[in-house]
Amino acid sequence: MSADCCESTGQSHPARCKDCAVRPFSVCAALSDDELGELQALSEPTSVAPKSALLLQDEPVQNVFNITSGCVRLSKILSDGRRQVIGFAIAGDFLGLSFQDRSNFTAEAIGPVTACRFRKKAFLNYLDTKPDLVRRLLEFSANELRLAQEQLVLLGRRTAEERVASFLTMLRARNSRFGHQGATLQLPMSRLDIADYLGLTIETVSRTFTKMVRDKLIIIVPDGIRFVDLAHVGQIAAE
Amino acid sequence: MSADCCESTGQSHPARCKDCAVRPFSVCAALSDDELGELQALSEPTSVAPKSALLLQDEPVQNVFNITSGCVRLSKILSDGRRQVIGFAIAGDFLGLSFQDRSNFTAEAIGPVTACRFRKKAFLNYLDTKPDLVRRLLEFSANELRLAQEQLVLLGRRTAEERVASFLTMLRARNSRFGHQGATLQLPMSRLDIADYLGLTIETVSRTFTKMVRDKLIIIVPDGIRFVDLAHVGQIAAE
DNA sequence: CCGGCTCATTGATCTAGATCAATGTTGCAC
DNA sequence: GTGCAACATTGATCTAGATCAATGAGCCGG
Repeated sequence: MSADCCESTGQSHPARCKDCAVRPFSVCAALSDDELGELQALSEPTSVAPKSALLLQDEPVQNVFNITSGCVRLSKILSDGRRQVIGFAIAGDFLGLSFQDRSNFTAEAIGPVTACRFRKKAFLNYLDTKPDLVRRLLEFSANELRLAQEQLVLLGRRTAEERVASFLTMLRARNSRFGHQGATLQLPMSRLDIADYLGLTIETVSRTFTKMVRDKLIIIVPDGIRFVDLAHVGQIAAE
Repeated sequence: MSADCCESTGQSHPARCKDCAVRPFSVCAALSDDELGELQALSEPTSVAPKSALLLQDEPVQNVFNITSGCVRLSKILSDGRRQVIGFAIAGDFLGLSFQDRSNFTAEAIGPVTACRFRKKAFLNYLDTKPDLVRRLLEFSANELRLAQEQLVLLGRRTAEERVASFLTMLRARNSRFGHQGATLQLPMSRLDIADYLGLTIETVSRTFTKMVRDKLIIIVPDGIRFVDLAHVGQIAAE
């Protein structure tokens, strides 16, 4: 299986949470087998079609999600249309727990996505009875905060080439939890998504990829890239 | 009392947590009076001198802090010296709970700062016995994440003038919890701090302030600014 | 196999903000 | 009061990346 941010796990909707391939990486790992049964009763396995939304910016949050496969784009839009992609959620990530009535961002499936869906209210009620789950969510939230803070440095202080190199390195690192460690990196998102994530334009992203190819750092393959000089890419990303 | 991000509350080190002016805005609000006594036993009231550090990037985290007065600058530095300020912590904010051994950023007092200090280990142990406190920390973390995500949009997609206007508006909004709602806004941080927070240079920040003065949006006063056309500043900040 | 999508690349030019360089301003040590 | 150190402003110039404008390259649907 190729290294991919967002491909199907092939086990998206197991009969029971107990058998879920994503469990060890997700918030569910905080629960015992018995508790998992309780959670399962609240969960609704869901398939999300490409381009459809799980959450809409400024709209009430009805559901929260545990992503089990695929890649979800999180973005914020200004009223004049400028867009900032604030992240990509993949299998194991948890979506929607902001303690605000309305969502601060839009979450859209890039390709096919599967997720465990919970009614927000029911999930919050269950949360009140499970301190370990709250603790696990706190760790997830702190980790997301750490990633966002790294992204602040990237957007505030890094060059276009550093941004692209960081992006590729970061995606590869996130895939490693699924054992995808090859030199090939699938990029399920478009150049526009990458540009809006990195605070650049689509042209600058394209030119930067081209330059990295010219410099023999990567080669471009259908729907992704292949690392040629991973160490050097990592070095550009580190600074 | 003037509107200030970071002035002393005048009640920085009350004899007991029960009497702490900051309590309703801090994580401590999750605890009953009795529990507050337990927490107090773990806490060490601390004065931090201007320019000294509470946390150091990449260094082990020994303590966590509940800020009671003053303004703390949170920043990340790249190995070639480029700096990004990722936030300012003020009274009521909680610092250091990242669940990582080493700090992801440096936290330094800008002016005099007071804080309740806890040994990280002791605090984590106490946390395990107090689900309500974990829940409160989760809400704090989710809120910080929301702020960081707003900052991603600012750094990725906004113009210099929009960044400065947002900054002023945001500072004013944060002060509101302390009842500081006047037209005057104290700016305890330097132009360099502001520039590094907004992903700009010191010159661009200075020029943008000057332009806003010329446009009769603000006037510059010692250690701060005064809003002349608050509505218009807010409008620039909103877009 | 063609026509018309959408997405990506490449080139020419422009510009917001960076950089380089003085010049002001403030405050404090003596 | 004077001198100097830190911070802030202002001006001149430069440049990384944006914008404007074609041109490719896949990819269905018929």
